Amino acid sequence: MLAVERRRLIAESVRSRGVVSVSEMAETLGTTEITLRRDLRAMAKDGLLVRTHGGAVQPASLGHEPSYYEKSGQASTEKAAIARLAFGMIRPGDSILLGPGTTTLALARLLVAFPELTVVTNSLLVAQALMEAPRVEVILTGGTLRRSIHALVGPATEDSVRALRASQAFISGNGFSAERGLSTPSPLVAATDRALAGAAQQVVVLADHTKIGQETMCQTVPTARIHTLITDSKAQPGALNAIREAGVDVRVAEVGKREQIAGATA
Amino acid sequence: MLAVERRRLIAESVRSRGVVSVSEMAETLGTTEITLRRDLRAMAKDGLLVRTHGGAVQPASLGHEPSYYEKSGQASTEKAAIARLAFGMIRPGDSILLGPGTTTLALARLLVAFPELTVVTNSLLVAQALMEAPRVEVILTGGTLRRSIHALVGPATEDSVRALRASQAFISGNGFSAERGLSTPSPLVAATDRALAGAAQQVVVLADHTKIGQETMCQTVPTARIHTLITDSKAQPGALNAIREAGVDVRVAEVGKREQIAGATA
DNA sequence: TCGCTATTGATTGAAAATGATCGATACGGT
DNA sequence: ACCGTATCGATCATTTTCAATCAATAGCGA
Repeated sequence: MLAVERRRLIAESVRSRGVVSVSEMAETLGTTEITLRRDLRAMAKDGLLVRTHGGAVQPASLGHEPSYYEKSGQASTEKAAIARLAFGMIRPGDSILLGPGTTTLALARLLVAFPELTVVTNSLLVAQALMEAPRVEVILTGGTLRRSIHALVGPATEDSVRALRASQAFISGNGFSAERGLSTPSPLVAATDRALAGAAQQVVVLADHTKIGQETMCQTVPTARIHTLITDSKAQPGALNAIREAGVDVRVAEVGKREQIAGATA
Repeated sequence: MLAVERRRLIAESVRSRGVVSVSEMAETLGTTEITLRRDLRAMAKDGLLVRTHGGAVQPASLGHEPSYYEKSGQASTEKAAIARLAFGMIRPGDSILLGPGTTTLALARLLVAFPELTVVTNSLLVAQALMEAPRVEVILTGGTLRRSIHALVGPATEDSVRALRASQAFISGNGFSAERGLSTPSPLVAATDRALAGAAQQVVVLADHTKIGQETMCQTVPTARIHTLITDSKAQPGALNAIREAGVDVRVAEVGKREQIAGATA
């Protein structure tokens, strides 16, 4: 196992669980505690985690809750623009799938006044947002709660998604490139996203410019399976063109444009 | 278990419950009272809590979390007492089912520092409360969102519950009498509650005094299927006796009694 | 092939955390 | 006010974890 690989796993573990123990990680990674301590020491110097006796914890600066709301803060105007463009693709009477993520959450918030719609989601935040939408039928997939993203993942989620069929799936991720398609750091989340994509006739990826051209550990959906990408105008044109040439319908949301929304809601 | 992890659990517990006892925490965290005392002393020095005999309380400065306790509304002290009694029935390593309702929600809030537990629920509020419980694995059933009770119901919920088996189910309802058993106004909710009860070896009903002797439209679980009823001391003795004679183990929570928590040990 | 370097594993003494015992103290019931 | 019980604090022993130094291995270039 490569050192970078190991450290990425450590970082992932810290991010998802908040704490890691030296002995436990040494066992799961199949290495010695000495090496683990060295890794932790190096990562602590870079501020990725805080060393404690027997392990390490997430630095307070990116603790659980803050990280998520912080994330929803960054590039929020772009996310809102992307959500508005996606909103224009939804028709009354549709059944759609919404994955976890701040962008899909922004889309869910636009649906409060939608006339007739069925939404399947594995995100608790999306479900919560749609609590306010009286005419939207909300179906939550089952599954194991993953705290870091406020969503349900795992085999149970995949099973319940497999039983469904929707016209469109709106999903997100941590990176999107022409070669790797949509990707995310966690294998569990990746498998779940893949199931969501598999249940829809049309797969729409919502990804702001910070994700375009990025590649993270686990591929969730290959580019060939993705019909539409909605991103914002700050995305690298090069990466965008490569994606376009791979056969994806790329749409760029202009920050500030509102007319997409006019018809259905207001 | 890491020291930091332990202290974080203590902090969570203090924050959500307002008070912790040394003996109880030592039991649930699987450590000795000496260590707990040391933790409490250190945390008291940092102002995270105030030391008392046998435990610690929340510092006045951090006062009540907004709307945490008060929000439960009517009969909230009774509900809390019922929840504490139910808490004593849960053992580390258990798998339990939690239905929707404010009383089961109160129980969920007591579980923030529980050492090892799997909770299956169809209530979004319960899932949200357990977001703070890092050592509790939360499994949400799938299903259609019913807004009025913030819970998932319907055939999908029943299917996903059927695939599971738990040691105990803690469920609630709108009425409970010896003849009709547990009942609720909605057939959909009733069917879901019935599925929950069917997946557990032991069915525990949490019902405050306002529900005892009441009968509403749809029976969820017949009396014969219910092993234990936990209610409060304001319940009508007559109705309670009838239930007891029907073979249900009736336990009455005394408002204000806190040693029931220590009863988790006994 | 040789030697260099980076990474990993082992050993050891120090430090920290935990657990146990014991005398002192506070609380609750009578 | 009294006494029994439970809790507390302090000290010591034990276990675990840590950091530093040294040895071994693999990769790399000359």
